[in-house]
Amino acid sequence: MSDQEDVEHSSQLVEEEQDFFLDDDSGDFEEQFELLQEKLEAVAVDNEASLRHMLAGPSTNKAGLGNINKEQVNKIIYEASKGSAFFEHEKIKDEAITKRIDAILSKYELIKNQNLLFEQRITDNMIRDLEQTRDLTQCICHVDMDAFYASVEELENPELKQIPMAVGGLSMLCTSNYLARAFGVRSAMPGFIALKLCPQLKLIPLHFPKYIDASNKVRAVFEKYDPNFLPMSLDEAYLNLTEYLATTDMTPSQLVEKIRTEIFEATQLTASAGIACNKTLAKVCSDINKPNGQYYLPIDSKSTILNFVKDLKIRQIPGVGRVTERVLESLGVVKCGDIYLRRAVLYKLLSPISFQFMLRNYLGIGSTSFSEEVERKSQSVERTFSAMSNPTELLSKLHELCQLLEKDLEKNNLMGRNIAIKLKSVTYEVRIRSKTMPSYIWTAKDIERITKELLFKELPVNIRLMGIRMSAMKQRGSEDESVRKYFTKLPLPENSSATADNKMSNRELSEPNVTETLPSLTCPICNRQLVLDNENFNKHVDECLSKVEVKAILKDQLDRERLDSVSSTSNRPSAKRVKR
DNA sequence: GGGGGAATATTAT
DNA sequence: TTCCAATAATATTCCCCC
Repeated sequence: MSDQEDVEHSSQLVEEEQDFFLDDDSGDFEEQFELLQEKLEAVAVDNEASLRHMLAGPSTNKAGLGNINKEQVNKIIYEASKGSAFFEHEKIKDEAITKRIDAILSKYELIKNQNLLFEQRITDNMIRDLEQTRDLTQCICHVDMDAFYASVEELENPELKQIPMAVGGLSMLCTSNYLARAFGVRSAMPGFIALKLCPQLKLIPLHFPKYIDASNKVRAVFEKYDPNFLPMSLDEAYLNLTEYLATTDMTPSQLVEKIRTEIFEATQLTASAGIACNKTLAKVCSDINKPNGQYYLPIDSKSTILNFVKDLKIRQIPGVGRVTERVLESLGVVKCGDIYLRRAVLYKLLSPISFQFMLRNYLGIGSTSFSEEVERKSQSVERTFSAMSNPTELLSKLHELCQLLEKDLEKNNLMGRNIAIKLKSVTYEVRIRSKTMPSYIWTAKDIERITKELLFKELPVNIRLMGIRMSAMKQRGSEDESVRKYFTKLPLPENSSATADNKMSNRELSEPNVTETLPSLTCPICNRQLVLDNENFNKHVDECLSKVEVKAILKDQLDRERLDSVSSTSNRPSAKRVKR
């Protein structure tokens, strides 16, 4: 297509677009307002319902898989969960969200009768600017394998096709076959709940090597049509078909049919796909005709796109989850078209980033970029286990995790300056404590030293999960640089005459945990004030910790001898209370 | 007040 | 009878310090 044509084409589109806006905006203000009020009232809250909705799990609405007894299913889930620690925590979270919404609504009360023409003008300008970024030249396809892990299992074991089956364990399912879905059994559902919904459900453990094999075959097909395809997980990828389409007579739909056929021939597995002008819309489209189907949203017609998006439920949009759905619903926004009607209010009540995001969704504008090779920003390990509060056990769990993380970092040749520990209490409250160091670390020993410190500050705890995470990372190789940095910034212990210059540069660098003169530090374990350089301070803490460990072991033995009394570390003043 | 780091929340697979 | 994951990214909120 020539540039000339391009220009004409787009100016035509601008007109179309304005018509669309006018059309939508033509009703008089009062009338619109009435309508919205009604909508808001219709949305009036039912706390039970929202909680049940939460419990039903994230995938309830996303993939509308027939409406088997949704009520019945939700009720069974509710009954199975009632009274558990998990349930109680869900209630607390749900209340927190309700509070957050109430806060937004009371802000809304203050502005709802105001004349918002000014903010309307601002938002209209934003819309105009966003329009400039609309790209209708790309043909993006999102391919999603149907019930991937389950289907791979069925290949090896065809009897599984005849019975409801799910892949995963008692604690969590990864996916289920379509027979199981008819019972309401879905991914991200704990297995024991699934068994309540479908007692004859067959549970299959995960076999990653098989899924990776299958995934590689699928990817080999993708490669033929877009060598830069963007894999999102084993069973999902984006392809930019623009270039390939330019070499053939095929329509986008025909090409994608062909791709799905080739996937089937290569793996005996079915896939669903969506084709649109950007990644967001392509993903939305791939949900429309699954399983084993595809949907094409014409990529070069702005008005078709605007019409498509207008009636799309906001929840269908990737990035809008259960919480955002509730927040927006309380403001009368259910479909993407509502975003435009409520734009002035949303502008006042949402953060700039969320507001911008919602405008893009209303316009059907999304990213088409396939920039791979974004370097990893963090790496973590975490494990769930049965309730644990004994410091000795906690330390051995921590040790284990540090070993694992060290291995993973090694694999990726990474080191980092920020380390965090995550604790999930038996009541499901999550605490994360982190520390940034002046130098990069990577060995299990160093990681353990820091995380021990962080852990001890939190004692006593009674937890069901522990995790550690490294961030502020960098490729190893560049060690020399970090080491030099470390030494130039750390004042030499014996050298009390740090020059004025040094002080200046230290301040300019303003690195955390580096001070100009020897600092007076408080040992997190014994609470004593110490005047030591970093290295000696760390040494002290290490020793102090091992003393605490010994104490803990002794105390533990004592406790055991006495009776099974539970918490063993209540005499230490708990360092910091966490505010919620 | 505002910059910046730490803690927390949300989302996705 | 019990029983709700692991990993990563990003946004938002909280809080401390100049």
